[in-house]
Amino acid sequence: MNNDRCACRIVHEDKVALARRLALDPASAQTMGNFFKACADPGRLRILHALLHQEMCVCDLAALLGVSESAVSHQLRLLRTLGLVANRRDGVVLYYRLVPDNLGQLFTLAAELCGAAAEAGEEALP
Amino acid sequence: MNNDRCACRIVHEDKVALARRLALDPASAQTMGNFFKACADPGRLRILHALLHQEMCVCDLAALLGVSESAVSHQLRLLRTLGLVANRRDGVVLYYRLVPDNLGQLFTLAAELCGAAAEAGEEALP
DNA sequence: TTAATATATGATCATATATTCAGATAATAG
DNA sequence: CTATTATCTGAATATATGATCATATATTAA
Repeated sequence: MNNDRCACRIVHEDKVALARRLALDPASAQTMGNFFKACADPGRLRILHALLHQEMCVCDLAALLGVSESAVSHQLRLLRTLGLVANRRDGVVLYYRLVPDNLGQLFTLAAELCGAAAEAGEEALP
Repeated sequence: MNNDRCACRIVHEDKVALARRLALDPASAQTMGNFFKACADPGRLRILHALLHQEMCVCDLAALLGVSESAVSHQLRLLRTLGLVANRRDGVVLYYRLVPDNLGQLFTLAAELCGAAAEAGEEALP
């Protein structure tokens, strides 16, 4: 009688087996999780959303969100590390832009899914 | 000279104005953020992904992820609270299923975007 | 060169999260 | 009824995260 950690009360072995074949592997879950984590903070989400329409500098983003430039800079670093944004320098100013091209599509889907106001610009018909 | 907190160095007022009109409002950012937060944990992500294909009970999910049933139960509660999963009881067993219908589509987009292995079942052609 | 501006960075701290453990429910079997 | 199984729940703890502050860097102006 081994004291193994396998009490093994798997109710449906077939389901677990199927899931093992189809479900997300831990590595991909980690990668995708990191992406979703980037979108999980309201501030970062608003940054990404703002960059859907135009490139903006740190100053602009801080003004838009109403937070300190340092805070925005920290958020941007995270987004940069994940490859979600990139910047170009023009003199002293760094302009940030979005890197992925299907982020807008993803946000639209997510907004539908969770009942948030969809992509702005399509609402508020007078 | 007022000691106001408005140093107001908005570099591009036009951009900020445009962003204000188009960008995500704080409330929606919060709502969408909560959804993304649910997908931000690798464990929850794997749960959601597994439920794309079939309903599963707590036991099954715990076995699939290799974690305790209590941990899975806590995660499921969060997902339930957000309306992402629902359950049906069959005797002692609770079967969990996905509620939104476009989650698979969203995951596929996200996987493309961040370079993770896409929807399983479409890979590994022999 | 020095000064000023825009941004980046590191340390710190308060809060949020996830897991574990112990115990509580709910359903069924005997 | 009691025992057992599957799941839920709350408290406690450890870790992760985000904001702030002080300081560092980079670019331009003077």
